[in-house]
Amino acid sequence: MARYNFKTTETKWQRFWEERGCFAATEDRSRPKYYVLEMFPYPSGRIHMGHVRNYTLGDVVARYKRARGFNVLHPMGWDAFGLPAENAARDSKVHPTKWTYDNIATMRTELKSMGLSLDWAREIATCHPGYYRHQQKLFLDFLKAGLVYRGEAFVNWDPVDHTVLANEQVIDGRGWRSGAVVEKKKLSQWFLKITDAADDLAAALDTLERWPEKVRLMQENWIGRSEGARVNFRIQGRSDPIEIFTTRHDTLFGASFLAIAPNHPVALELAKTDPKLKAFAAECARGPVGEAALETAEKMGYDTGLKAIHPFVANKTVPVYVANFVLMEYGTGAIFGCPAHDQRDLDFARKYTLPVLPVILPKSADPKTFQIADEAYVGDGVAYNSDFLDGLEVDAAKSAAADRLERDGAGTREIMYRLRDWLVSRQRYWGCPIPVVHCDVCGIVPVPETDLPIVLPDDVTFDVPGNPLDRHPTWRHVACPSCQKPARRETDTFDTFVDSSWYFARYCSPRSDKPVERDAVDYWMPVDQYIGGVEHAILHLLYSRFFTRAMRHTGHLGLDEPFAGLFTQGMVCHESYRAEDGKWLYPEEIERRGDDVIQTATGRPVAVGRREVMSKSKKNVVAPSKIIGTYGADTARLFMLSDSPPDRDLDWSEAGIEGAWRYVNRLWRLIAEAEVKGPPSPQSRPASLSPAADAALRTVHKTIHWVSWDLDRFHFNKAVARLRELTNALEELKDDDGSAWVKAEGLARLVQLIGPMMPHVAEELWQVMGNTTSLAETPWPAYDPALIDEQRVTLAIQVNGKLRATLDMPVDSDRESIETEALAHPNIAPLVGGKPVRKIVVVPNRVVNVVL
RNA sequence: GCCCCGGUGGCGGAACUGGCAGACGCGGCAGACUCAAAAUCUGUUGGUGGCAACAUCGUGGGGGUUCGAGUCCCUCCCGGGGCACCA
Repeated sequence: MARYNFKTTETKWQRFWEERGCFAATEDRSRPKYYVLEMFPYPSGRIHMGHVRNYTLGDVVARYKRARGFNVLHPMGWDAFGLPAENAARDSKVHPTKWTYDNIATMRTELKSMGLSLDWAREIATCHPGYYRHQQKLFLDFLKAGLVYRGEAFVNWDPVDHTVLANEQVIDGRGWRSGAVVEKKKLSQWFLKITDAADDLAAALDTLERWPEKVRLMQENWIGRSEGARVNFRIQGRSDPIEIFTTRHDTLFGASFLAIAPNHPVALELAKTDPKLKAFAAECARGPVGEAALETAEKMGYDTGLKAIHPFVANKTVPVYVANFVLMEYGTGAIFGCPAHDQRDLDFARKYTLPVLPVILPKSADPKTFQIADEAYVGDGVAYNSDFLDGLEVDAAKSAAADRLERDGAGTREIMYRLRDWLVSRQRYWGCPIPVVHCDVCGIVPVPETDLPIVLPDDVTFDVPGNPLDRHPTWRHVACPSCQKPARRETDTFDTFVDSSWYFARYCSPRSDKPVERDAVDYWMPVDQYIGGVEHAILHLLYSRFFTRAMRHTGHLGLDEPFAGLFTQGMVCHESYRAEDGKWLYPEEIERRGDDVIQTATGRPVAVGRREVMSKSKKNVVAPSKIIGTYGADTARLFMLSDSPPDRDLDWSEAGIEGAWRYVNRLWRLIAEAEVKGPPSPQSRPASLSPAADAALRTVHKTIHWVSWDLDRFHFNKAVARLRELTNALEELKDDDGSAWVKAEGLARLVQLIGPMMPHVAEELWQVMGNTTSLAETPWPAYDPALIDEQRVTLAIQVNGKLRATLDMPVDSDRESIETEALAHPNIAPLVGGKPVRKIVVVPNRVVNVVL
């Protein structure tokens, strides 16, 4: 038997699986279904190690569940719209369509070389009209259902990418892709009403039991639900009140000012006749941009001269300021300031010498002496200085204050969200066209469904910035569907996050002439296990949860939550290297000489940076195609699963991949070169087994049990460790009673258990062992519960809590014999001597502690 | 500043509900095979002391609960992530 040839073997089985259609999924109501999905890739050109990790994890789950009898759906596709295609078109004169489909072709080949158990017949690409026409249909349905609106608002404008961005796509005041400082522009844009679902999106997080706590928390923070009250402050000399939002209506008696946003309607009105205010507002608008500036930005205010009348105290008034720290976008754009119990208000009050009246008394404080110095008191306590609220705890005081406001018609209870509506229009070419027409007579007219899809024109150029659709000579000119007069097509396209908000549903019936077939989605959805990076914790996952609700609302789906289980994998890291001139070097450009690291080309020393996420800019990347070409897919997959728990970052190392490679070959030698056949028939099992063979057989069954346990819990690194232990145990078996039978049995089970991780070599070994069915179609092995239970255990014997000896005893030995044996142990007896034993703690099958 | 999650040998990491810390792998050391190397195999590998059996220290620091703490409680330090004029 020759050495293992991964190249021919991997190709052989990939072809076998494909020709047999092993992974083609069909609805089969006689079996439980299991939908495994990994986040689909953006076709950037080549797959990277992050993809290899992501898809390996998903494939292990898919193959394991399939072996366990589930009807598995495991599809793949392409998140194919997006700006990089346009940048490539501009820079290299390749059309986005060609660029994208070429990349898809390359990446599909690379993915196929990994041996993933995918149903490729369901492949979709979001840039294909066969996909996006249905997205246009969904949009029209949403429009009809009132889930979409066109609104004018201050939006985030990215001056580099020449498009607007959603709030979620602005990080620290910069565009998430371009890194450019975003500008606030007032534009007319398309929005999806995600805020209508805010309450439900927040509340339903509790039902997502198989989601990481961290992700649920991030979403909760992002939605930012806060319970409070709207309060109207009447203004002396004006008919209209100023409405504020607060969560601390219990501290209303401590109010010492009102503050409104510089672009609050009242501020804008006053600014018309007050040049100083106008100048102040202009300064605020320019304001500090960027993270650091915001942090230290001083609280600034401008006294409007208006006096607001306290809602509870008719003869009390407070000044109204315009303040730079009040945001028009949140709440009502106006607040009341209670300096004693809010740090920001306190800073402001100190600056403008406004009164600071404490109205909440900490539990142990004395009302006569309690004072506010430099720090506001934001904790719990009891209301005082507060008339009818006096003596009430914070929560009770809030409730009482809200009751009074509602009774007096001065305010209402209100729940506010940080979440804003989802801005979905983008001024870009390479996206799904928004199917509406602008008519001077009829206004905004939806495109009739019979006209779908609205297809992107091919003849576009990218030599000037901006949206090519806007300057296309003919595409945008169209007759109004309603009045037939000349009108203009919408030239904005959808945010690509719209594309990825329903692809998981499309996979259920990928070629349907409707967006989804109810039969198919009702069978397959929800996704049982979704796997991807944490970086999508908010954007993609929140949008998808909303979209699913919207699709239910419009009758396309019958459920609210698309992903029943979510797993977020860690990233793949590597050291980075820098030459003396500061330029980054690829790992293959360096070599190690003893403890030194040098640049191969120059022989000069290299600065080794810390391990961080692989990125092209730092060149600390390893190409999957190279690794698969050198070691094969199984080795790459095994390495991805070994050592690091999948939710943590993984350090890529040459030594690690070598270790995985050695294991593949070791398995091969152990089975193929030794010509072991198996599994042997149960009838051929020898009547007597040597103690070693018996122990090994027990290890086999325990391993089946624990590997299954680990795979169910995503503990892949532990499963690998257990399989290596089994390998060691079987390898050590000598030629005594029954060991040949146990070895054949054990190795066959080992091959089955490792199948989901290293499917090619496992299939090959399974065949070499004489099996005629493929492993992909073989059920998961079962263990014999009788062989799982230990018969003897090693007890730890402690004296005063310190380990002094161990004791081998039958399982469930009685307390008395354990105590007797322990005290008689040669290591223990001298330590106890004649001293009186205070007590003996016996934990069954674990430990004996002799306390002196 | 607030909210999460981490901190265990030279390294990645094990340790189910408090019960033999360091499974498994990487790396190291010694040896076998070899003209030699690679590959492979065998042994060994937390620190300190000892020829040894063994002793002793040891899970970021300090304190506590317990017969017994990597695990529970308090407190501090360090690393990573999220949020941040959100009223």
